[in-house]
Amino acid sequence: MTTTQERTPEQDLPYNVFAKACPSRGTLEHVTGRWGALTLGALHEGSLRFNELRRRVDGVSEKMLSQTLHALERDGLVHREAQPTNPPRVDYELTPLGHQVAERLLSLIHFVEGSMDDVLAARERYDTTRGGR
Amino acid sequence: MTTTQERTPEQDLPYNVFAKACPSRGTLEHVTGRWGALTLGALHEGSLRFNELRRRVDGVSEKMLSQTLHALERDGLVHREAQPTNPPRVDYELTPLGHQVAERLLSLIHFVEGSMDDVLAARERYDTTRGGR
DNA sequence: CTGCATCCTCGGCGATACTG
DNA sequence: CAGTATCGCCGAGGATGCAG
Repeated sequence: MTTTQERTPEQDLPYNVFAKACPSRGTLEHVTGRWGALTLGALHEGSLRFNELRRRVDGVSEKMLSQTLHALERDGLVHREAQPTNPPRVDYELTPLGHQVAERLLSLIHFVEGSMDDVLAARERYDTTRGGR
Repeated sequence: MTTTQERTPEQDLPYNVFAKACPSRGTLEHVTGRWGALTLGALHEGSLRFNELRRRVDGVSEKMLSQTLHALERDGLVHREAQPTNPPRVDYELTPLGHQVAERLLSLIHFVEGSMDDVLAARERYDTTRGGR
């Protein structure tokens, strides 16, 4: 198959997210996914416990957070530290790799936040031009 | 409203993705979404036509690409240029804002691609440790 | 408090067909 | 080629309940 030999100017790497079957696409989705991005972002400040995290990531359900954390832990981006105390206490923190990912993610997040005025203006223009349809 | 006054250490901005109702969260999802990220990434190299784009973003359906492009255009990240020729020709290209977003996105994408060996190793370890369950 | 498992719904998304 | 409209599936994801 020449599928990985398409027309990707900047690629010498064995992994390519633009290829459907590449495993990197799955990881990218864990990272950029709805809850993945926010979870990594929240954890970048320091380790947090499950429910602390749940508060920080406003709107996430228990199930989704749990699921997200598992995926990130499996990918080696998050470290889970369970302490056998009572009541149980579990801390989640980024691995070094996770921190590097989170940095890039936060750069994007902050940029988007800082651009919202432009985005909102663009939307208005778009909606108005098209007659609100 | 005091909703934006929670406990966000690094925030002085009016927008905060960690807040459920903040419009920035929607935009972030357009940008980091499954097809949004790849579309912006592909467009960063230069303008592309609809079906060219479809080829570059391997696996995207016509409908999803169309939908994705509309969302990004509405947010002011992509510019659509239709030429009334026959056969019809439509070019998509990033706006300046779109380029800035794409840069950050690509930084993340490339990092993830470059880390896949580590990620895959971590997965193996995770799966093995847990007895493949 | 930290986690699973189960149920159920809603909408993302692909396939197909049609228009300009 | 560049889209839009419609249908239908399947899986993401929320609500609830139970265990350690």
